[in-house]
Amino acid sequence: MRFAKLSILRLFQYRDFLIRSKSIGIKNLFSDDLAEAMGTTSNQVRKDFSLFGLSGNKRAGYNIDDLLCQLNELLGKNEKKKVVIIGAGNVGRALMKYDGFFKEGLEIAALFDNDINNYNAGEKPPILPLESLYEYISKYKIEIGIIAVPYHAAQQVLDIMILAGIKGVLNFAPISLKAPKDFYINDMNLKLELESVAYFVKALKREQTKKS
Amino acid sequence: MRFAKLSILRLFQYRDFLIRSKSIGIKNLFSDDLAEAMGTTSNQVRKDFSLFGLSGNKRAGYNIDDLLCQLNELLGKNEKKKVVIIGAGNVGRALMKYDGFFKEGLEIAALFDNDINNYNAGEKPPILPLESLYEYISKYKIEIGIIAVPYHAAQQVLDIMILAGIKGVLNFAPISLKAPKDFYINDMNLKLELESVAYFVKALKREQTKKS
DNA sequence: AGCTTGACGTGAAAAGATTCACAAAGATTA
DNA sequence: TAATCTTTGTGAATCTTTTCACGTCAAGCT
Repeated sequence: MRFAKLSILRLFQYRDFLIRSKSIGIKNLFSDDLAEAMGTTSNQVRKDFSLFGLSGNKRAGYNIDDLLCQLNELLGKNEKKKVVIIGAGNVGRALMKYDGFFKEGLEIAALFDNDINNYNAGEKPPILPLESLYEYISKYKIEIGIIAVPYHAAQQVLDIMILAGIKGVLNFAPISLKAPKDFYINDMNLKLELESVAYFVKALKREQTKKS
Repeated sequence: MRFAKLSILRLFQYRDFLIRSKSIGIKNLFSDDLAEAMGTTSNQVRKDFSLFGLSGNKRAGYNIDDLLCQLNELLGKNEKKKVVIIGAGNVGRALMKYDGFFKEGLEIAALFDNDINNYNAGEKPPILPLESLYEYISKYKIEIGIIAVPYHAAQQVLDIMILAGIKGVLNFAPISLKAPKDFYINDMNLKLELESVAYFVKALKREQTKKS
């Protein structure tokens, strides 16, 4: 299955919501409930499930434990994934401390920076010199990375990562990076995202004045 | 125009690239060059332009100054947009210091937090008590906000923002927020994005072993 | 047990985004 | 100034995602 990318992203979100629901004692949910919580429609929820063979009960909706099992199977769960962050500036440090990552399956193994003042080998996730990046990745067989360096350094850093065995990155540098076909890049362009909010707000306003 | 959302996002990126190119002395570009830099195709570049009536020169490609003019017209530029950030934790503070925002058209006016230890009214962007959020937004007619609070507080904060006159937010809380139709929400779910990298990496690997 | 109800599952239709293919047109050259 | 050459601009085709419509089936009721 080469498409349905957006469905997959939603599956992750369904899972988060199910975990939260379970933690407050809920046992069953309808597609309507999921839709309501996720800001989508029950049709889409069921379609997403259908695409990946996730099933519930025709009359009683979805049993949370059961559905979580199926989702974990599909999305992978039990493997703890180690992640490295390149760049110990604002963004890198914020991500290092970001609670959301810790919880399930993800672990920040180390940060890397080229500024000697940032080094800190003794901390929880250590901050190491950039020169040791290649060795570290190879040694610990890390496959996932986060790029949080200035844009002019990003491609260079990525090249090292690729060489060392990383297979996919979350990229915060506001630039389009070059990588082989079998490498996965997820771009997070913060400025772009904020600018686009401003744009669509303006667009909404235009639309409204047009209506009236 | 209610669609072509993805085209619009790319237009913002084209603009960034054009600005960078201009700053190193380049005067003209072909759609091929833009495509190469953005990791897309020249067809898509031209289609994006075509959808919004941006035009170049049939033989000589695009004049950067000229194209930038057209893009600025379309995307809005000269108005400096003030933005508030709610939440002065890791994410909020990182965004406060994030270089990318400063440059063009965006300005972090203030942060808001409910922890008295974080208050700091005298700094460049001041960190103010959450109670003053409503007043501040109304007073300065802020329209754009960034939500960087824990997920259980997010909806509550958003409700205040909506009431106070904010029209769109960039939301870092990992939850789907409820807002009126004429309000724009751009969700940035960091955990989701990182998890999805892990997923697609695994998927790529599966695909490769299948091939061989 | 049979009937009713209401939610699931899914093929088909619609909407939206990307790719393709090529006519049209400006710059350059002779 | 005419021919050539290269790149733009865009309708049509294709691909992906979302929405719709409805058959199916399990639970609950009588």
